[in-house]
Amino acid sequence: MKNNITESSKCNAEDFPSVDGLRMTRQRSEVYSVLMSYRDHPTAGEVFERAKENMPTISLATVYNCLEALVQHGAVRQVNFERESSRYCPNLTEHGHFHDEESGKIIDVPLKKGAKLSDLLDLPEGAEIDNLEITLRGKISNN
Amino acid sequence: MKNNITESSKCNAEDFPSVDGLRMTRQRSEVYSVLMSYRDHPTAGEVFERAKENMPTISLATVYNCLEALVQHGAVRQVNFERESSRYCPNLTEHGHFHDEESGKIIDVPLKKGAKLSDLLDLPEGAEIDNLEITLRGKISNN
DNA sequence: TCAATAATTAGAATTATTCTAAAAATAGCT
DNA sequence: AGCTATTTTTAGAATAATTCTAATTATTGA
Ligand SMILES: [Mn+2]
Ligand SMILES: [Mn+2]
Ligand SMILES: [Zn+2]
Ligand SMILES: [Zn+2]
Repeated sequence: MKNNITESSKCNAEDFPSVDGLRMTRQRSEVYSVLMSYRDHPTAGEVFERAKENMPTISLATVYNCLEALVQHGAVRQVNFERESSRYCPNLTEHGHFHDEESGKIIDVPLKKGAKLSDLLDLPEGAEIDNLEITLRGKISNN
Repeated sequence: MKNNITESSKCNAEDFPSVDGLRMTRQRSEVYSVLMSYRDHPTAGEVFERAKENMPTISLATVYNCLEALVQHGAVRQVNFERESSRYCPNLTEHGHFHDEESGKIIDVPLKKGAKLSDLLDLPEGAEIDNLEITLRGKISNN
C-alpha cells in the first residue's frame, strides 16, 4: 500500500502554486502536479499523456520546456537509465534508483543517513561534487 | 605521468587476440585495441576516428556492432553521462566515473576495497544487483 | 569443396530531444 | 486601464545518436 495513488489522494495543479524563483504558469503547474501526484518516474512522453487529461491543449514541446525549468530550479530531478528516454523524479532526498528487470519498475533507493560517499569511493584529490547519480539494475528475489 | 599513452606504448590489434567466447575478427580486434591503448572513455564516433587510422575501410556501423559485442562479452564497459553519447571504458575493475566540468575529462573513481554498497544504500528487500553505475559531476579545486 | 552461418558495410530509418519562429500570455510601467 | 517589453507556449521542422535493412563478404566445419 506504499506509494499507491488513489483517486482521492490525487492532487491538482493549484495544489502546487510555487517553486522558489520560477514563474508558475498554468502549464508548469500542471506538469509539476503530474509529477507530485503520481510519485513514480515517468518519461516526458508519459508526463505529456497525463498532463493532457487535465489540460488537453498542452503541447509536448511545453512539457519538455516545463520539465527543463523544473529541473533547473531543483524542483524535480532528471534520471537516466542507459540510453532510455529521460525520466523525472519528484523525490528530492538523496537517493539512487533501482531498475527491476522483471517488473520494469523503478524503485527509489535512499542513501543511508550519515553514510559518507568517501567511505565507498576513492575520490580524486580536491573533487567538489555537484551531482551524484547511483543507478542499479537487477532482480528482486521474493521468497 | 599516469595513464599517458606515448607513441611507443601504443598497442596494435594483434596484441589483443582473444576475448573469452567472442570470435575475434579484424574489426573487433581493432576496436578493442583502440580502447585498450588509449585508456580513456571515447564515444563510438571517437573510436571510429581512431580505428580508421589503422583500418581506413572500417565502417561506423561495424564500430557500433563491435562495441556492442565487446560490452556483451564483458570485455569493455559502456558508460553514460546524462543524455550524451555513450562512452566506452576499458577498465574492468569496479569503479565509478567523475566528470570534471572544467576540463571535460572523465576520471575513473575506484571503489574502496572491502567497502560494501549496503553500507551506503538502503537496498530493497531481496535485491540482486546485476549492474551498478556511479556517476559524479563536479570540479577539481587544485590548490 | 561447399553449404551454412556470422560479420561487415552503406545507407535508410528511427526516435528522443532540441530548435525555430510565430502567437499568446504576462509583467512592469504610465 | 492601456502600452510595451519580456517570457512562455505552441506546432512543426530539424538534429543527432543509434539501430535497422539488405546486400556483400568472411568464416566455419562437415
Ligand atoms: Mn525497463
Ligand atoms: Mn563534457
Ligand atoms: Zn527517484
Ligand atoms: Zn572507466
